Amino acid sequence: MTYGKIFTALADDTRRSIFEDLRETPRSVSELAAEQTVSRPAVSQHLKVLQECGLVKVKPVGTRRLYSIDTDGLAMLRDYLDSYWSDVLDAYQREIEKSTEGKSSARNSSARKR
Amino acid sequence: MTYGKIFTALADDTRRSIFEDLRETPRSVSELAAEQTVSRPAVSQHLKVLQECGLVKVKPVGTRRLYSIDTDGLAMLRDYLDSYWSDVLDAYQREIEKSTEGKSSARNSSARKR
DNA sequence: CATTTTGGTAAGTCATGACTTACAGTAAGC
DNA sequence: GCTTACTGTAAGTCATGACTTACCAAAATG
Repeated sequence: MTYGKIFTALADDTRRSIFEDLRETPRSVSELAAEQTVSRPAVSQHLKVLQECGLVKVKPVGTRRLYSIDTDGLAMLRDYLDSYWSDVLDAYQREIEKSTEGKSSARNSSARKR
Repeated sequence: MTYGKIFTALADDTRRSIFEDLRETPRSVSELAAEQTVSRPAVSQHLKVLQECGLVKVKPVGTRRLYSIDTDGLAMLRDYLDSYWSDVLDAYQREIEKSTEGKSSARNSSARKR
């Protein structure tokens, strides 16, 4: 259920663009807005959404507010995907073994480099 | 850009529920619809969306159509996240080192078990 | 303290998309 | 061939949410 908010947040092009602007370094709202085609209030609204699902966090500095990536949201997303991979690979490995009964030798296609 | 379609697909609760029903084994449209609260045509429409972004694939069997997870979409999502993690962790590690200059010893918080 | 900079919020508009029911097509069973 | 599953598509409705402009609050700056 909480995954839904994260996926929804990253589904919007503008919002994902803002999020990606924070890859390198924290930025203020105005700085972020300068990179976008939409108005500054729009960026503010997007940041609110990103913050509410743990993808972004704020730190007030004077009159400015520095936004940065919150790894909590990314971690949730990563865990969701990881569990998916193991489930799917397990299940489909069984399907494959069932349908290729006795053929050649097993290929380990589930290996993941890192 | 193509990430957007994947995130959009998984943003919808019903669609994500359908997608998760395919974790264990391929299923027909009717089977999937039986698990959902919405109508069968709605499920068909959702499957179309999931298919268009590489999250699901079909295999006709008689009059039925067996849907199953397409790992292509999952792989794209995984790669997106992975690149994000490395970028973010690198960048923010530098920020941390800059602001905690000379304090105690470095903690390796970026380790990832697998 | 007045002004400026910065940014969040309110209200209203408009497009998108998640449903529904009705319909059309294709493969199996008799 | 005719009927019976099983499914995709068309058309229309309705809620959501991504924008806009206008406004308000708070910290720096002179």
